[in-house]
Amino acid sequence: MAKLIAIDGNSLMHRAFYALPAMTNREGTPTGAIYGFLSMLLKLAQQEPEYMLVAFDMHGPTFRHEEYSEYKAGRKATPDELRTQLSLIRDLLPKMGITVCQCPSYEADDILGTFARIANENGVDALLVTGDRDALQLIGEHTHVLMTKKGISDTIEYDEATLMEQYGLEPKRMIDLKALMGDNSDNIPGIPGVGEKTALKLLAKYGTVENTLSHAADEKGALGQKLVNGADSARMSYRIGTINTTAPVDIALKDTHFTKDTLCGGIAMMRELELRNLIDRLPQNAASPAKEAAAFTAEHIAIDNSAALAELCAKLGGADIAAFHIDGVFSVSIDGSAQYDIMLGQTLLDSGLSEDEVYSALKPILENAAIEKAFFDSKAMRHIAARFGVNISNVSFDAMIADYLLHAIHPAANLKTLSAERLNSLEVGAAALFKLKSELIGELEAKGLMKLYNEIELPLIDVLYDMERIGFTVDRDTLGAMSKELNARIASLEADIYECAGEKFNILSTKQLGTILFEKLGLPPAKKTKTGYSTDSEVLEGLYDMHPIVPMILEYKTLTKLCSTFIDGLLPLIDKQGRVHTRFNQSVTATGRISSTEPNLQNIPVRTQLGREIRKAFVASEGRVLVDADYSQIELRLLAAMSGDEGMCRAFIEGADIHRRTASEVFGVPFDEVTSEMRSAAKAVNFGIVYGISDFGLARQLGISRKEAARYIELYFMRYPGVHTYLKGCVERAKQQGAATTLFGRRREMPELKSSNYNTRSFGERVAMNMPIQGTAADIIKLAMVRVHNELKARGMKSELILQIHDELIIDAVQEEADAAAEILKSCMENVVNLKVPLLAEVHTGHSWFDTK
DNA sequence: GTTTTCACG
DNA sequence: ACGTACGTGAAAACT
Repeated sequence: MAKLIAIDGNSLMHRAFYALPAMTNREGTPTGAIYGFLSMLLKLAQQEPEYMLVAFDMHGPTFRHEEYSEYKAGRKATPDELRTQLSLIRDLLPKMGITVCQCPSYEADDILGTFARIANENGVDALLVTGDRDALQLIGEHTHVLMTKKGISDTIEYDEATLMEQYGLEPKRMIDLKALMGDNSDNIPGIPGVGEKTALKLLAKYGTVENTLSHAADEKGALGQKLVNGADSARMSYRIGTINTTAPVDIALKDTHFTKDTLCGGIAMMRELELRNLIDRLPQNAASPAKEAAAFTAEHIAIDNSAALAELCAKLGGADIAAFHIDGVFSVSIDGSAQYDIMLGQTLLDSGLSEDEVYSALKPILENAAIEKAFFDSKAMRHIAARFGVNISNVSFDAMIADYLLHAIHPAANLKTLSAERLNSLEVGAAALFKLKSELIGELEAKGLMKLYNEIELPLIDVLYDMERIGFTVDRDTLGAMSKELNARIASLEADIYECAGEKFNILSTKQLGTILFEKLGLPPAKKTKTGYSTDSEVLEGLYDMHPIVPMILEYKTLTKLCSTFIDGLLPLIDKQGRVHTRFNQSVTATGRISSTEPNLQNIPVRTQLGREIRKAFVASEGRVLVDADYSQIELRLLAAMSGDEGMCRAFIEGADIHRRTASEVFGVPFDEVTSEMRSAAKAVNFGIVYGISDFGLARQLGISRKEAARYIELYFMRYPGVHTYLKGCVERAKQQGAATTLFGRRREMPELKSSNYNTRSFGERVAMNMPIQGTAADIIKLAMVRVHNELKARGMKSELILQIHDELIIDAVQEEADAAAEILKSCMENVVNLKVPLLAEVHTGHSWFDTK
C-alpha cells in the first residue's frame, strides 16, 4: 500500500530549535533548527514514501473555531532565530521537491488531519510526524502518528493498539481527554481541578465528555461540583481541541508525490547554510536510471569478467585522458558519459576476478605517463594503488584540490558532495569526475587560479605523496625511556595533589578540578566557560602563588599532555620499519596551509625544555642525517614587503632585530636602550598585527589595559604608516571582492564581512588582514617544496624531503649529500620569490630533530 | 558528538 | 555597547 508522510513543520522546527545547540553559518544565519529538521526528514525519506508533505501554520490570525484566536494569544512569541529559520525552510523544501502546504486560518495539524483523510480515501496509508500530542486523535487503521519524545531523533510510532495500551482510549477519545484535563501549553482550560488521572478515570467510566457531564450528579463531593461548574469550559475545550479534517487545502494528493531523486535540488541552498554534513547524507541511488531533476547521469557499464576488463584496458590504452574513482566500486571513465564499474569486495570475487588482477590489468594505463589521469584526492588513490605495486603517473586533474582553491572555507569532503553541488547530480564516480573537470577548470580560469593550481598545488601532491610514503624515523626506546620517567613523576604528583586537596579526584576533569579549586579550597575563579569554571593554564598561572596545589596541577597537566599525546599517541603509529607516516592534508585550511594528521607532526613540542626532549626520538634514518631549514620571521617580512612600508623594509634589509627596532620606535627610546620587557611587548604587537590586531586581544596577551594596548597600536601605525595603509586596504579589497587574496592569487571567500553581527564582521576584518600574509607564506613554502623536490630528483640524489611545519622543511639526507641538501634547501627557500625584502632561511644539521636547533 | 585544553606555526 | 587576537589536530572528559 502506498504511503504518505505528512510532517507538522512548525512542531518539528520548534522541537529541533530547542533540542539542538544554537548553530549558525559564518554569516550568522541561525541554522540549528533547519539542521535538526532536515536530519529527521532525511531519515523519513529512507522509508521511500510515495507522497510527502510538510505543513506549516500561517502568519496572522488563525482560528479553528471562533474561540481559537483567543487561546492562541496566550502562546509565547516565536524567537527571531526560529522565525528566520522557518522562513528559510519553507524556501528550501520546494527546492528539494517536497511539497509545502499552508492554509490561511488553519493550523498545521488541521492540514495533517485533512491529508490523512484524503490519503485514506484514496487507499493510501498516512504517517503523521509531529511533536504535538493532539495529533493522536487522528490515528486510524491506516493513519499512524510518529511522535517525537525527547529532542527530535527519539521518536515513538503510535497506532490504535499502542494508543490503547498507553492511554486505554480510542483515538477520538483523546479529544475528550484534553477537553477534561485541558492543556497548559496550548492554553486550553479543560475543567479546572481535573488532571490526567481523573480525566482518564472519568472516561473509563463514562466513555465521553458529554456522557461524563450528564452524569455529573452521580459524582459525589468536590468532583461533581467541578464537573457542573466546568461543563461549558469542557465543551469549548472539546471544540477547539478537535482537529479539522476538512481544511480547504488547494493541493491534491498527487501533487505531494515524493522521490529521493529531487532532494539534491536543495544542495545549493544547503551549501549556503553550510549544512555540508546533510549534503553528505543525501541518499544516492546510482542504480536508478533516469532522474528528471538530475542535470547529469552516466551510462553505467559493469565490468564483471576478465574479457570485459581486457576490453576496457584496450580502450584505455588509446585514450588521452581517463578518470578513476573508488567508492565501494572502482569506476573508470574516458569520456564522462559512459562509466565502467568494477564492483569490489565479494561481488568482484564472485565474478571470478580479484583486485590484484584489476590492478595488474590497469597498471600499464595508470603508469603510462602519456595518459593524463583525473581523480578526486589523487594522493589517497596513489597510496591505494601502491599497495598493488602500481605507481600512478601524470595526474593532470584532482577535483579535491581544484575545489579547494575555489572554496577553501568549505571544501568538499568527497566526490559525492562535490558532484551533488556542482552537477546537481547524485552520480558518484569517474564519469562525474570527467564532467567536474571542465566545470572546475573553467572556474579556476575565470578566477585567475590556474597558475596556482598548475604550478603549486598539483605538483605539490607528488611531493606530499613521497613525504607520506617515506615517513620519519622515530626511536621507540627513546620514547619508552621518557615515558617511564614521566610516569613516575606523574604518579608522585598525583599522590601529592590528592593529599593537598584532601581527596582523590580526576585532575584532568575541568569540572572536578574547578570544584576542588574554587569551592573546596576557596581560590578566586578568574574566568568561566559556558559550562562552568575555566581551569586552563592561564587561570592556573594567576593562582600560582596562592596555594601549593596549583604548581603541582600545572606540572601534572604538562606531563600528562606530553605522555598521552606525544608518547602514547605516537608509539602505536610507528611501523615495522620504525617510521611514522603522517598524512598531509592539502585541502583543510582556509588560508592555504597544509595540515598534518595521524600523527600530527606539526605540533611536536619545542617551546619548553622538557617538551623539546621529545624531538630526540625523531631521528635520521640509517646512515643519514637530518637537514632542517626554517624561514626567519617570514610573516613579518611578508608584511613589510607586501605593505611596502619603508621603515619596516629597511629594518629587514639592514638585518636589524625587528622586535627591538619596533620597540625602539614605539617606545621612543634609542635602539640600545630597549629593555627586554619593551622588546617582548613589541614582539607581541608585531604578532598581533599579523593576526589582525585588536586592542582587546593585545591587552589580554600583554596583561595591560585596553587603553594602553590601543596606544601601542596607535604608535605602531604612526611609525609604520605603510603597514596601516596596507591593512586598511586588505579589509577594503576583501569587502569589495568578497574574498581575501594572497600574492599568488589564492582566495579565501569572506561572507563574514557582510554579516550584520558585529562580532562576526570584526572577525572577518581580522581574517582579511591575516589571510594574505599567512596564505602568502603558505604559497611560498609550497613552491619551495616543489623546487626542492625537483632539484633533489634532477641531481639524482637519494636524500628526501620528509616534513613541513609551515615555515620549516626537513630533509632526511644521505650523509654524503648533507651539504648539498642544505644548500638546496637554503637557495630554494630564499629564492622562491623576489620581494622588496630578502627571505632568510636558517639551516641546521643533526642526527635528531632535537639536534637541529 | 561536543567541550575544554594544549601542543605547534 | 558590543567582546576577540590568525591557522591547525589530538586527547580526555562530559552528555
